[in-house]
Amino acid sequence: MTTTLNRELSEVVSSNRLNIDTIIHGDCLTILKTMPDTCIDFIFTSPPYADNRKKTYKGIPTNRYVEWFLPISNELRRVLKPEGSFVLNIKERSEGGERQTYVIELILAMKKQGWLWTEEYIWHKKNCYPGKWPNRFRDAWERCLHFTKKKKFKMFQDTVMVPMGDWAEKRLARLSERDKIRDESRVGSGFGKNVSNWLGKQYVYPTNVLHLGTECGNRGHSASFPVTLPTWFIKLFTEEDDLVLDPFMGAGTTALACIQLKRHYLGIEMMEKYCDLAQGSINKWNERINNNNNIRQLSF
Amino acid sequence: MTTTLNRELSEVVSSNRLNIDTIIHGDCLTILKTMPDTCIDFIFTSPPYADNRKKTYKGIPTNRYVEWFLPISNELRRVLKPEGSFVLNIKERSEGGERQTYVIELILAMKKQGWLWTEEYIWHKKNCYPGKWPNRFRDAWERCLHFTKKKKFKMFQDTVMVPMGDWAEKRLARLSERDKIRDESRVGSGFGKNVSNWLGKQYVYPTNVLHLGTECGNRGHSASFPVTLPTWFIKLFTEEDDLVLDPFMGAGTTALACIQLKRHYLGIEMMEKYCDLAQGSINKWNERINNNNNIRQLSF
DNA sequence: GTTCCGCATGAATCGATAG
DNA sequence: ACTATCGATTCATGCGGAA
Repeated sequence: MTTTLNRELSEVVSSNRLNIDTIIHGDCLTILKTMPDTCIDFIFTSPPYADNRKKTYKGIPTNRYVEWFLPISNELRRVLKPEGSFVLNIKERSEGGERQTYVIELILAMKKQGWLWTEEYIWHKKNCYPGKWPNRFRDAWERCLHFTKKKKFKMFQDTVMVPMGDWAEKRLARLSERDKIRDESRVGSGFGKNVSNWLGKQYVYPTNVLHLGTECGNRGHSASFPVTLPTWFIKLFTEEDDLVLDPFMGAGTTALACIQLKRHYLGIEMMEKYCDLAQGSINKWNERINNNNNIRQLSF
Repeated sequence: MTTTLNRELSEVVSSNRLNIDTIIHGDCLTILKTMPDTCIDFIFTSPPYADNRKKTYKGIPTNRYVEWFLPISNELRRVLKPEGSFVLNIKERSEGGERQTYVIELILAMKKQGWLWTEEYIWHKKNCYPGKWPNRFRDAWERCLHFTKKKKFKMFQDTVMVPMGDWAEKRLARLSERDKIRDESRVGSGFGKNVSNWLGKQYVYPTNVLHLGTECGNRGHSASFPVTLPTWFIKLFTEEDDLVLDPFMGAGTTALACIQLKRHYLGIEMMEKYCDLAQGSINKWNERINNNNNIRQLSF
C-alpha cells in the first residue's frame, strides 16, 4: 500500500475498534453500530432503491423506505467527522405512472434528524438505456444528494476543475446549421486554427451537473454507477489518506475509486456474492498496479 | 392569424367566458377564478421563486410559499382539460448554506391536492450564473415538474426527436484529458469527418434532460427562461390550435413560443410593465412574420 | 460580407459590515 | 445576538464595433 495512516486514524485502528481497507460482510446497521464516533471523512453510497416487486431479493417497499433508512443515516451521522460530507446517490423510479416520492420525503426526514441538505448534484447519464414509454422518455439523471453536519466542511474545489468552456460544444453553439455544412468543406484550414485557440485555456470550476456515462463494460457484474462518480466526489471532499465509507458497497466501485486515489476505504455489504466480487476487483486492480511497478523498475 | 379555433374552443370564446391570444393584466388567482372549467390544453409557467429578502419587489417568503401556491394550483387543475399537462419550471435557491425545501414540499402538497407527479425533467443551463463559494459550485440546473390529472394524457413524442448521438458530447465522453490534447494535432482529419456524419443521421427520442442556455445579453428585456424551453414542452404536449396558459407570463416567452408553433395562448401577468413588454415582443414577432410573408410573395 | 475582439449581463451566493 | 444590505467573485453568451 502506498497509503499511510495519519496519527488519528492509526490510533483507532490499532485499538481494534475499526477495520480499514476491507469489505465487511454483514448488515449495514449492525456493523455501523460497532464503529466509533467521528472516524469517517467521507461517505459515498448508492443504497438499494425502493421496489415493491416482491420477487426482488431485498427490495425495500416504497412506503417503508424512509423508516428503514433513517436509523442508518443516523448512524452515518454519528460516525462521520464534523467536517465530513455524505453523498447519497439515489433516484426514484416511476410507479403507476407517477414518480415515487420517498426520496424527497427522505430529504425532509434527514433534515429533521440533524443533517444539513447542502446541495443536490445532478448526475447526467450520457449514454443511458434507450427506451420509450407512452408517458415518459428515458430517465437520464440521478440525484447525488449532498448532506453535511455543519455549514463549514472540507471541500477541495481545485481538484475537480475542468477545461474552460466545452470547446466542441462551444464551437457548435455558435455555428448555425448552414455553417456546420459549410465548415465541412474547409476542414484543415479555418477550423483547425480555431480549435488550437481554445486549447491551453484556463481551467474553470465545474457546476453541480456532472456529465458521466454509465459504465458500459459489463464484466460479469453490473455496478450501479461508474467509478468516475465516486471518484469525482472523493477528490472533492477528501485528501489523501482520508477514510471513505460506503455502507452499501455492492460491486466495490467506491473502494476501487479510493485505491486509485490513495484514500483508505471501508465497505459494508450484506450479500456475500457481492463481497467476493468487490474483493476480486480490488485484487485485480492491485495486481495490475504491482505489475506496472515491476515493469517500471525493469525499464530503468 | 394562421391559427384557427376548433369547435370546442370556439364555443367558449364566443360565449365571452374566455379570452384567448391575449395577455390579461391582473392577479393570477383572481383571473383564474373567472375562467371556465377544463378549457386549457396545456399549462407552462415559471412562477416567482421564493425569496426572503425584503427588498425584492414581491418575493414570496420561503415558509409561506406552499400555502401561497396551493390555491393557484387548485384553479390550474380546474381549468385544465382531463388529458392536459402542467409543467412547472422552478428551482430553489440556497439559503444559510442549505437548499430550500419548499419546492419538494410543494410536490407533496400538490399530490394531496389531486395532481399526479408524472415526471421531473431537468433543464441543464449551459450558461449558468458565475460565482465561486467555499461550499458549492455554480447552480446549473432547474426543475421542470410535470403534473397531470390522469395517468393517460396527451403526449406527442415524435415531435421532439433529436439527431442520434450528439457527436461532440459522445466524443468528449470518450476522450480522456490527454486524448483531448492529442486531438489538437490531428484536427482537420477526423474532426470534419464527424461533422459530415451528423447529417443524414437517424432521429431518436430525447431523454428527460434538456440542454439549453439561458438567454442573457442585450435584447432590451430579460426573460428568465429561453423560448426553446416552453417550445419543447408545447410541441410535446399539444397540437396545433390548442390553448396554452401561462399564469405568470412575465416577459411573454411562453406566448411567443405559442405563436411560433401556431398554438393559442392566454397569459396572466400582474405587473403592467411586463404586460407591455410581452405585448411588445409579440407585436414585433408578428410584424416580422408579415414582412417575411411579403418578401416571399415578392420573390415568387 | 466575414471574422475577431471587447463588453455588458444574468432566477447566484457568501461573508463582511452596518443597524 | 440577530437581521438587512452590499461588495466580491465568476463564466457562457450575444451584441456591436473594428479590422
